[in-house]
This record gives sequence, structure tokens and C-alpha cells, in this order.
Amino acid sequence: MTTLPRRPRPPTLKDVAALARVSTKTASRVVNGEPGVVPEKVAAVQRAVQQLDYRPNITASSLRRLDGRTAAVAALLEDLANPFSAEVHRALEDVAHEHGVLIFAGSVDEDPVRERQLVRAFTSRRADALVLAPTTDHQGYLEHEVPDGTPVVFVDRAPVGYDADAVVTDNLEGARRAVEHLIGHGHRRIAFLGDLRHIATARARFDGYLEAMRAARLDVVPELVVHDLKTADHASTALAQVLDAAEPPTALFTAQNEITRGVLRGLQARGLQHTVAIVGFDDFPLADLLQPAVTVVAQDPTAIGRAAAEILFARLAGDDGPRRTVVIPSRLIVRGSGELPPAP
Amino acid sequence: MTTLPRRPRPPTLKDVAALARVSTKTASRVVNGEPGVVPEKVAAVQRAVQQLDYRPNITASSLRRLDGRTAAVAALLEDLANPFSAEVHRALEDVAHEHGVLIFAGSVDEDPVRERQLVRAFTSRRADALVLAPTTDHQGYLEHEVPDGTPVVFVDRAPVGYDADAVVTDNLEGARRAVEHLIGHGHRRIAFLGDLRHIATARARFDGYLEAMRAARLDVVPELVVHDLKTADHASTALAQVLDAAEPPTALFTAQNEITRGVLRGLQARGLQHTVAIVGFDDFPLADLLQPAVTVVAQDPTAIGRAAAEILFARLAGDDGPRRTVVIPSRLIVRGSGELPPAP
DNA sequence: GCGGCGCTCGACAACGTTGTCAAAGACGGT
DNA sequence: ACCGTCTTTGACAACGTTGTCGAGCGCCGC
Repeated sequence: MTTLPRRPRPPTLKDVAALARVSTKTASRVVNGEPGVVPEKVAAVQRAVQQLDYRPNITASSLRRLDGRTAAVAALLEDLANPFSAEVHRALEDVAHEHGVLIFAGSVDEDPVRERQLVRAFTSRRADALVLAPTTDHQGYLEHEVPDGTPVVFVDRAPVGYDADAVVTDNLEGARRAVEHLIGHGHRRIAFLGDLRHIATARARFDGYLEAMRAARLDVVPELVVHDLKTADHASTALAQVLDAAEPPTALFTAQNEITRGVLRGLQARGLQHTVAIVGFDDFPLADLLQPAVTVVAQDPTAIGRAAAEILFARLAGDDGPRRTVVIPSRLIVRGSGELPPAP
Repeated sequence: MTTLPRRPRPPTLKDVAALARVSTKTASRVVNGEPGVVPEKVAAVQRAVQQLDYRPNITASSLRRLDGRTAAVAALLEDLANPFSAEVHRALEDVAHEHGVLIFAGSVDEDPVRERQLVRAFTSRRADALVLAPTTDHQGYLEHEVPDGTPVVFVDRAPVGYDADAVVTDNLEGARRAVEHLIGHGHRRIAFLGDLRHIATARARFDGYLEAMRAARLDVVPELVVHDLKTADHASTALAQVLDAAEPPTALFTAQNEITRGVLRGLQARGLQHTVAIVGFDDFPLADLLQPAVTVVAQDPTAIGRAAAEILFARLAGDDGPRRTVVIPSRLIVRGSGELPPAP
């Protein structure tokens, strides 16, 4: 095996054309598989491509092409390090890979300023499309940030003030099912511990809780409802407060991953994990190994990412039907913690 | 609030120049903050930029610029959906964000073919630099894939056959410490359950196990060593096999995340979780909530990503000192499962 | 033998930007 | 008044690629 020399300057189409003794245009035709080139020249160009290890400069070609496609799409997710975003990202990647498209990803971190910064950064790169899990209240600004014809697909959260496709979880129904499950096991005093209320999905989950409670003609006790929990630690604190109420709950509905984690920690600290029932929104690894194993309403981030990618590529392929919102159903996974009977 | 019109074609520098009544070159100078333009023209151009909401086309500018920088770097990680890769990615993103640089990420999935495909895809996009967690045995191929002057930084795994910077965990030392910990608690029959042996880090962890055992003059019993476990299920099966040995182990060292997970599941199924000690390599969420809580050697993916990004930007800034390998220390986190005494 | 058609091919311009360079003007020194 | 120097500016080419268009050629039918 001979070691090829390091290439100081990658070969261009001109180099290929020169070696194959054809014009750059003909070389371009061969590289792009366009018809109307005689077989000998096709072969000559392909040989030259091989020999020089030529690789088209996609940025240059996107500059010149009429459609200006860069074969790259942008994904603005909540936080690439959290498992939900990471799985959505991965699913997007898999579909994009089939289309020969790469993904630029960024974390918006619940920071509206960063969201807008990143949108600008990505449009500056002329991404072909945008996948967005928004943290702003209103995405009207996209109207003049995103060039006409660039598909935008929202994930996890629906657009507000902007007409775009969206793929979301059935937050309200999922939450309702979780609470109904607890009610079905005889619970009457069920606490709600939830996320920042300005997030639409958090509100939807609370609405699901309310619907289930009302449908069963149960009181929604204000002391048993806590919103705006930002971290697992906040959730632990909130749990303490709820458990110390005059009439403490026999069951808990925790409306988000981190909150569930904090609450589980708090329950263990008090030795109440086998006494107080709990159902969480969002699955997490090892939920089945805890004692008791944790019953959850699981979202399906992979399905969300895949659906978003499929809409996106359909749009890029020319689909200009009306905007759609796809709802990915959540699934109740029964494991034990949600089936504990109410303490007397 | 008036709604701005959708822009069918993003404004170009020419549009800005025309509006400001200067040449495109002068507009370019202002946009790039070059000196030698009188204040009135600077102001006029800035007004035009504002008014048109002009955004430079980075791909076009990188095409023309001498250094050809695209302000984008590629990250090829193992699997963007796994927490380790996701955290490395996130750390890279944070440092890149400070430099106004975006990240293209891809998952190589332990697939050498995909690794090479992705390297090509990224170099085709003319990424300024490459972060790589390789899955190939040998990365000599980068020699002629990566243009001269493009920094490459390896993460998690050291380069083989290619001279590049690297940021890795102290796998051998971490594994040794884990096993020494078990020995320190009186264990003599300690099983090893490990990953695919063709992965260098997996070998290093096994070497750490061997070193610790030999240093304590303990026998390495072949029946208690299992390699090449690919999934949590394989690990469960391997556990059964090891526990059914003539003289079963009193402690386990599981050399990777998924393996730890499978083994924990298996131990619970047999009701042995309070009997057989275990230390795992790699931390995972909720390890502290299991019973017993799981003692692990934790890697620091955030530190790895950050260190890699810092080397990378130093290289891009011109640092051409000798290649470095940065070792990020792992940390033994004592939680309970590793401190169980040996069963009689 | 001639006109017309279809196929193949390359010259050239263009995409949006920046590097080069020379022109034009301002200014200072004699 | 003249020269040299410095500052500011824009015309132009170039980056690597593809779209447009017309030239050249062979072949067909008459």
C-alpha cells in the first residue's frame, strides 16, 4: 500500500477536466450524472475523478445552482445533551442521511435570545430547511428571517404566529391518561408538580390533569398544585411542601422528566417510595430497575424526529399542501409506582 | 407592529451597496469592519444593512476568502442519541458558539464504512476542522481525505496511524481503580464483563482489570471473563453464565454503560443485587436511586468535549506545536453497590 | 447535393463574496 | 507650482461550480 501524498489544495473540477481532456462543463455533467455525454468521455472523467480523489465542493455548487440547495438542514432543539433532544436529533440524522443531507444542530436552552441568534446563524449558512423546538412565545419573527420557500417544521411545540408544519406529542391526552390511571387505582388526592407555565406543553399537561380530575368530579386542591419547577432540586423542595399539607396527597403526577427525578429522590429520602403512588411524564432509562419501578407516560422522540424529517423532505421535494400538525401518541407504561393503592 | 414582507430572494451585498450608493467592495469593507472607509459611508452602509436586513452569505464568502474558512466544524461521534456522545457534542457546541462557529454532527455507530462516508461528506462541505471518535482500527485514510491544514482532534479514542491531537479518558487507570476498590473490600473472585475487544478503550479497561488483579496476586479465572458484549441483553445472558460457574464471583466489574445496565437487570431478576458487589464504568442518571445505589467510575464527557474544542480552536488560531494527548481523569463515585462485602 | 434535425460539447457568464490594484484626491514640503 | 506620499475608493478578477446558448458534426429524407 503506497501512502498518498497530502494534498495541499483539494483538486477542483478544472483539474479533473484537464486530466480527462474535456471541458469543465463536461466534467460537471459526468459528475452530476447528466445525460448527453459519450461513453468514452464519461469513462475518462470517472478515471480522472478516481485518480485525483476529486470531491465536489458543495458550497460552491450550491452557490451557483438555481435552487441554491446546500444539502444541509438546521435543527434547533432544546438542549442537545438531554435525552429527548438527543433522540430527536438522532432520528433526524438517520432520515437526513438517507437523503445525503447533513444536520447543523444547536441548543436553544429555553433562551429566546439564543433561539433568534441561532436562527440567524443558520439562515446565514443557507440551510435548506429548519427544524425548530421553539422557546419563544411567538415565532412571527421567522416571517422575515426565513427566506421564502425554506421549509420550517416545528417539533415538540406547536408554532405560534407562524404557519408551519409541526410534530408534537399528545401532551394533554397523555397527562389525562396518567391521572385517570391513578384515579382508577382509587386515588382521590392527586398532586400535580409541573414545569414552567410559559411553556405550552407544560400548560397542556396541566390541562390534562384538570380534565381528568374534573371528569372524576375530584377537587383540584390548590396546595397540591405546584408549577414552574425548573430543576430536580426545586422539585424535591416542592414535594416536601406538598407532603406537609394538611391533607397530603396519596398520589403524584409529575409532569416532566427532571421533576420526576427530583421527586423520586425526595420520596426515597423520606422512605415513602412504596407508600405514595407516582406517574411521571417522559420515560427515562432504568425506570424499570427502581423499586418500585416507575410508571410513566412515555413520549416517542424517535418517532417525532422521524416524522419531522419526513415532512421536511416532502416539502423540499415540492409538497406544498396545507401545513399539517402530526400528533405522536404517548404511551402509558405500567411498572409499579403508579399502581400503589392509596394509603389509608 | 407591521408585518415585514416575506423576502423572495435574500438581499445581497450588491443590494446593500446600491442602497448606500457605494461600491460592493466598500460595502464589503464595512460589513467586515475593515479600516479605511470614511465615517459617512460606514454609516450609510450600516443603515442599508439594517434596512434590508442583510445577512452575509457565509458560503460565498468562504469560497472567495484566502483561508477558505466556513465557520463550521464537523463532529463525528459514536451515537448522538447516547448520553456520552450527546454531552460531548453539547460541550463542543458551547465552545464553538463562543467563536461564532456551528457544528455539523454525525453518528458513526461503530460502523467503519459509515465513518468514512461521513468524513467524506464533511470534507465535501469544507468543514474547518474535524472532531472524531473513530470506530475504524486505523485512521491512516485521513491522510488523503483531510486537506492539509485542517485540524483533527480525536475524542474518547486515540488515533492509530495518523498524527493528531486527542482527548481521552484514563480508561486503564479508571478500571484499575474500580477493581482495586472491590479488592479493598475483600473480594477475591471478581468477574470482568466487557465490550467489543476490537475497541481500544475496551481493551484498556480490561488491561486495568488485569493490572489490579495481578498487583493483588489474584487469579484471573477465564470463566469469569467475558468480552464482546454488544447489548444489555447479551450482558444479562453473560451474567447468568458467570454466576453459574463452579465458583461464582462475589463481585463484578462491568466495563461499559449498557453492560452495567444489563447486569443490574439480571441481578435484580435473581434477587442478588444486595449480595453480589458491582462497580461499573461510566456513570448514568439515577444510579443513586437504585437499591443499592451503584458505585461507578465516571467519565467526564463535558470536560472531554470542552478540551477537544479548545485544542481545536487553538489549532485554527495557528498553534502548530506538536500534537498533544490530553487525558481527562475519571472519578470513582462510591454509592453502595461496590462496598458490599463478599458473600461467604 | 442540400436542408434540417438531433446529439454532443465547450465558451462564457453568473452565483455572492473578497483580494488586487490602480486611479483619484488630499495634503505637506519644497 | 510641483512632486511625493498617504488615504479612500471602486473596477475587475477570481473562488468552484452550473446554466445558457450556440457551434460543430453526423445522419436522414428528398
